[in-house]
Amino acid sequence: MIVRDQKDLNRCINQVSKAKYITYDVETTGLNTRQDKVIGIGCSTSPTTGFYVPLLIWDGIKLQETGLDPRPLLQALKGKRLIAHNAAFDVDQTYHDFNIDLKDDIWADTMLMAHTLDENKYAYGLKPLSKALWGDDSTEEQQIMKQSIADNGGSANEYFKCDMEIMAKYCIKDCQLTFKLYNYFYPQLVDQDLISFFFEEEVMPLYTQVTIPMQRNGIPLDIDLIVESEEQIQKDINDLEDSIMRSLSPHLGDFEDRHLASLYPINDKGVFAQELCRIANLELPRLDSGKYSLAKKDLLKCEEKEGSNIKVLKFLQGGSSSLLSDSLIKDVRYALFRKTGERYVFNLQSKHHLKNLFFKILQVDPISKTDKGNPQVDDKFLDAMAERYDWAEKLRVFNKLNKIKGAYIDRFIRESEAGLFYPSFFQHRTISGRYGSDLQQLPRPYEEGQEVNPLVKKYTNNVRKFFIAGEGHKFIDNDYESLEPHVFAHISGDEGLKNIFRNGDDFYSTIAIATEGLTGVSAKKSDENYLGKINKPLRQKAKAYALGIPYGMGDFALSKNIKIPQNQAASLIKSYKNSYPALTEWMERSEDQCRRMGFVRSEVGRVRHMPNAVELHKQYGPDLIDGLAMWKIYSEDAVIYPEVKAKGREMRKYLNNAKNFQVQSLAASIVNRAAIAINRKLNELGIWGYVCAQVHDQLITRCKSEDAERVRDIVEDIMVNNYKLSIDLKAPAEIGDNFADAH
DNA sequence: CGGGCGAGCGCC
DNA sequence: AAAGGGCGCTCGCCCG
Repeated sequence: MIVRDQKDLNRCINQVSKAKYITYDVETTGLNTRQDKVIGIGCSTSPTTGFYVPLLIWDGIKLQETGLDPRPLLQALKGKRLIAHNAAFDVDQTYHDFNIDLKDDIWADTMLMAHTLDENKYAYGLKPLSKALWGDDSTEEQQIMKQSIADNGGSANEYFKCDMEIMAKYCIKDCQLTFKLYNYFYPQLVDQDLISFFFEEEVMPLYTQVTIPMQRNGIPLDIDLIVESEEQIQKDINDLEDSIMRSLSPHLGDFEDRHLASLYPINDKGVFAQELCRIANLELPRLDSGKYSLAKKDLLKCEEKEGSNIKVLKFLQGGSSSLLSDSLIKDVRYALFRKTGERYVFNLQSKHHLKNLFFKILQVDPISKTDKGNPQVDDKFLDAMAERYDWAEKLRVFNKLNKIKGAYIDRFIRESEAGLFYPSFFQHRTISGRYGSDLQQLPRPYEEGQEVNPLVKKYTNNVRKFFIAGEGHKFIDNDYESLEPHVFAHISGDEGLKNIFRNGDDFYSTIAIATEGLTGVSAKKSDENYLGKINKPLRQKAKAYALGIPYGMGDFALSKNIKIPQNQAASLIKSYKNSYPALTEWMERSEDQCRRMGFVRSEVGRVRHMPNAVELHKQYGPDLIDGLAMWKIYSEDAVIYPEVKAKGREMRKYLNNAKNFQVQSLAASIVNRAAIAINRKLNELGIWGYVCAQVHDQLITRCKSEDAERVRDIVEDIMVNNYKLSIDLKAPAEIGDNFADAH
């Protein structure tokens, strides 16, 4: 039903007051909760009922208030078990518009239910889900809304211009659908023993207590520093480009002419013709748009004028392009190019142009290929080219600076809102239960003494300084110390691996010593003969395989990674596995579980569903991942063989993921649960503060300056003690003013 | 002109 | 013969 007046609204308030579970959905003017407005609110107390409260209605000119006050309804929702799809959006917009926070009343998010039950990435939106589950087709619905928007003079996504009745109908439908999803998913969570994992221990508490606040609060930016960096880096990039192009120009041959020819083909209409008129100084009448009129009569009239370029005029009347001189064509093209504001025709950022340069003009042989099998120009390639060409080294720096500028400077200027950056933290975008976020790829600052170009270092090390705690505030920054190795040692059940941490030894050094049978070196950082000190490359080598091998890395990949012959890599793998027998057993157990059951669980119960693994195993047996065996059986059949190969890759992926998942997912849960506990503890103690960012094994908490030491101790204690492994975790804390200070 | 994709590179 | 896991953003470029 549509709420038409106060009496209707009172009835609805009465209805929700009696209900326990209510689905909630707001319709808004857009998707940015800071800038947009609620236009209506929908609720359902069952999959077949529901109401819509219109708040703003488009009258053809502007949004008119209906006069209905939603706040008594929102108050009635407090204390209820609210269910929503992508609830963060609905509660943030509600909070923004009405200052009533429903986040603690969110009982279930059906998007997260869907993800918990099927983490294999697909579209988790309401409509894609209902299509996948029940074949519901929403195209007609979309059509009707679009038509209504268009009828009311709106464009593409101006949903707020849709007829209120239509909006109401679909809002209620979405509420009902959300209810249906909840009823559909709940028993599945029960069946898979995921109820307490989902509702009590992790998914929903993380969502309401950590995810929603992190996204809603945003992080203060040092706008002055960002803007200053932008100006400086642009100048440095331009200088580099000038310098590179000075060296390069003599080599380019006719590349630029050919490229412009393809960009601006000869044409007697359009931009080419317009520019031609200008360059040839034709006295043609102008249209309202400022363009030259190319009407036949105007061209003919122009021919009669003294000094007119007859050849050009003939061309414009459909004559042959041979009427135009080469230099005139060139002038036109360069003039058009200059209008783009770009500095050089040869684009140093274009892979096409660079490939042309290296592989066609300079006749260099590629050293690697892309996944698609194309010759590759990447940083490694340019590094090799730097031995031959001085400009190639500059090009590497140019690339790095452009990356920093585009991804870490321009982006945060563009996306800042009133000095804040609102990061996204998605709980449904990874298989393992990590967050999917746009704030997890900030470049790590270079440390003192690391060999790197000074410009690259300068700008790289600036990026984390953009994110500031702000006046009167501090960040508490805790990184778990090698969390993944700790979790890995714990999960493998291998006492040898666990002892590394119990003894306080260095993980990679110990593994290097055990695997390679090294003598006369120590894995203790304090020792004179510490491996990391006296033979760093050997430790680095162990870094390449210590976790890679357990996750399924083969001899081929290892040999490539650390540049040793394949047979040596094979014996290294063998030796590693022999050194840690329980690890090897765990690897086999995990694969076996995957093949037999089609799923694995993390220690806290999160499920990795791989039902296809069972089918593949039934059909092809254990040899499916043995390329040689499959080749012997199927290579004769040109149709079947590629399919079998693809299935082999799929199976290998399952088997490797069965191992990696248990480690990565538990690590994620440890950090997630620490974050929940931190926010709860601070709340309980009445200390102002919250986790404002999570980067896989790192939590950044924001608090008042005067509480910094106290919060630091609380955070550290929770991170170390909140979830206990068979070995102790470490999470040393730093207090800082920005994201860079702690390192 | 917007969407999708490949390539590259940033992170754990 | 095929050969380690999980992500997100930007760019150029192609396509509809």
